Amino acid sequence: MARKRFDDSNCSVARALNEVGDWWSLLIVLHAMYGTRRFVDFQQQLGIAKNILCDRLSKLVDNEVLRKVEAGEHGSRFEYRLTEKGRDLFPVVVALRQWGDKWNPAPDGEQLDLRDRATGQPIQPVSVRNSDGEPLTIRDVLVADDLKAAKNTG
Amino acid sequence: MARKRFDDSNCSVARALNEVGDWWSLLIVLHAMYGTRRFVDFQQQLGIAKNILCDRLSKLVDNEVLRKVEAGEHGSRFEYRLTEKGRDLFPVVVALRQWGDKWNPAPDGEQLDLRDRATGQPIQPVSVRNSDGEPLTIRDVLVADDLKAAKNTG
DNA sequence: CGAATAGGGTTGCATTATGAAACCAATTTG
DNA sequence: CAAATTGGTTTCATAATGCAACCCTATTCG
Repeated sequence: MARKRFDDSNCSVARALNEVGDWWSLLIVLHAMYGTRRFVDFQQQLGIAKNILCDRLSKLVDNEVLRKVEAGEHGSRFEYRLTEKGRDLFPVVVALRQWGDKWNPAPDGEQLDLRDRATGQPIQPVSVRNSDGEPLTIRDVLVADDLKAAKNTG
Repeated sequence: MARKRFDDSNCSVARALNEVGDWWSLLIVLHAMYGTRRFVDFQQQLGIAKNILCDRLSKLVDNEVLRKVEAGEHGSRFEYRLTEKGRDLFPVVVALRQWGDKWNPAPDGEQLDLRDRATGQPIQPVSVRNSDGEPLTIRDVLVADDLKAAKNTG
């Protein structure tokens, strides 16, 4: 039957996955972050079917992750550019990429090489930090959100 | 035709999405982080079909994100627990959750409430940082990885 | 100008994944 | 022992995916 949707889930991770949680959407966002803007370039770089790319781009536009901008003088040529909401996925993409590099390194050992434009130095691993800036593991935090509350009270 | 796979992609994000990039896997990891360990609990909390849950759990075990542990005395009762690789997805999940809370807040305004167990203080937003610990936006970094190299030299 | 090409998109169709429910075997619980 | 739990497989209808083939509108090339 229908793939389950999470539009009205009370879990924000589920709602987030509803927008960028399929195979292609996050890769499209990734390539947009690398500078890709044109339909044809997305298609060639990702090796994605055109109808699926159409579908994903329009959904990303609907969800305000991308916006569609006329690029040609007379219309009929467009660019898809990240919105602030889309750019805000930067930590997600970088964290996922670092995880992939760490646990599923490429055969050739190719790693993420993101550098501070100002200093040329590599960036740090993305981590969860407390209010003092100290890195925290999952064991160092407590969850006091709706899910936990539901489990305790229900 | 077949859903496209990225096992041997030279992009680590694609390889990462191959392991946790479907609708359910990351939600399973999320609930595992909240403490869920049993098949039935995952099923009830996620509202997932049993066959799909079987499939996802075994794939996550194959990919060493979870490990399957005998919980009953005589077998036939199991727990699925996060490995170090699985726990290492913590920043990804938290970043995604914060993004969801920021841009698609729940109708009731429910937010992520993760706190430092030691101090009780809320955690910081996950961000990308340079070697000095300063937060960086996507405009502050340069990408010097394989994809960019391929675009420059190709 | 006319033809070819490129960009963006839609349509058909075969293949695959998904979800609900039924069914199963082993193990607890009462 | 009977009934319920747990973890899992099977069956089947439906939805999503990928490929190829078209379509339409510019733009470029001869």
